[in-house]
Amino acid sequence: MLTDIFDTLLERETIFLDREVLRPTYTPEELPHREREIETLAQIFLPALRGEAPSNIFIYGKTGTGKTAVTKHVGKQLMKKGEEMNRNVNFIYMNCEVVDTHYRLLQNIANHLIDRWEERIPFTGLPTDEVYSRLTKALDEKGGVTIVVLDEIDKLKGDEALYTLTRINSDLSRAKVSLVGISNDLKFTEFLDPRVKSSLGEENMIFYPYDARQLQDILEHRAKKAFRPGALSPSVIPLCAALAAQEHGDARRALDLLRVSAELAERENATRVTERHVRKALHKIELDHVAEVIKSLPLQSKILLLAMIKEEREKKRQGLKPSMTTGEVYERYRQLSKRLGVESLTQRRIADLISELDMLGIITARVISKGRYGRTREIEISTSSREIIKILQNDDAVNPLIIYGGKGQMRLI
DNA sequence: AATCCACAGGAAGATTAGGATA
DNA sequence: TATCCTAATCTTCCTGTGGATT
Repeated sequence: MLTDIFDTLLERETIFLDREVLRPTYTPEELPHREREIETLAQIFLPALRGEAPSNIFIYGKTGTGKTAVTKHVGKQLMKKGEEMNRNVNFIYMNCEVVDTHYRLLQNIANHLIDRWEERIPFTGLPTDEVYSRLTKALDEKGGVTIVVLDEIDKLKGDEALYTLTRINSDLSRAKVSLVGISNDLKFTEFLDPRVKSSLGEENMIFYPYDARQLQDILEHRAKKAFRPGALSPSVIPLCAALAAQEHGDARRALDLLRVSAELAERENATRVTERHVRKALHKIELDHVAEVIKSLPLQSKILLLAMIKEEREKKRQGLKPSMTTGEVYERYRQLSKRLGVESLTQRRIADLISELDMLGIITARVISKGRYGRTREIEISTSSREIIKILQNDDAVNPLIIYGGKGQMRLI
């Protein structure tokens, strides 16, 4: 019986209670160690409850410092209070990575305010200033105070969208708009239109990274909801917190690490998550990350990477050090690209691509001098070449260069 | 001390791709 | 739809250089 299958599977569910709690999309009820930020933001929003427009705010902070969570949290509370007090307060959240053009921004804000389906603004077809006048009309009909949050504001293309929004209040008679800009790029405002800059930056907030101790609290907090009691061995949370704090104090990273650790444990049918799972998870996350990077590399860099692997293997076969020079790699690269029927780039360009791969951390390349025998870079592959090949095997543009050598071995050419 | 290898890496111009604009 | 603009790529040409060898 089908139900029996699921019963036994559910029976085996010994680790998670609710894994959603650990996902990045989850907005928690409480935000430990952000009490001060919450209060400051609430102070700034407060005038909205008296029907006045709050100052525009600009919020900075690295990823995973709670900017979005705090803003959404305070916004939610504000809406709640507004309802209680019978005040007309709107709170609109928008992620500029998704909504990244002038038109789409205005359109989306307007559609948040328009209830009737037939009046909604289509995502194409209207001139931008028509969308703007419909937006002002919608705002005025709604009245009251509207707070618009622009998350990842640095992803917005062009700054006329911001310019329009910062001066929208002068075209409104009954309503008021306040803006909240969120960015993880501190330099973002530097090359912004000065008028926008001063108007948006009426208030500034900075979110500092969490330290290990704080991350630990956050993890414990979430773990209570996410896991069955006793599913974690005691050292797991401190370890996750310490590892994430070493990076950038990124809470998202810490939560990811915890979730992946638990998923690995679950997959092994283990009854509890141990330190070993965390180490494994760290490795897996790292690997997934480089896999993403390698997949998104331009074709020429992929060929170059395979050329390096081939050269490295050749070196090893001859019992030499697995490091190579620019010239050697370039020769291999010429061979491989010819075999693929792809135009080869010049050595100058390849030298730059080598630097890029170095910066991405896939290889290490440092300049050395071999005296009489010239100056070059010493290149070493710092990611498992077996993993790289595994990834590129699924890439139709370069996998003609990879052949199966039996026993799970992959050979090149 | 002088030489010279095998490139590094800067400058400038050409080519290309994507996006905005008329 | 044509064309114009811009940013990213890529080439060509170049000067510079650490240190083993002579």
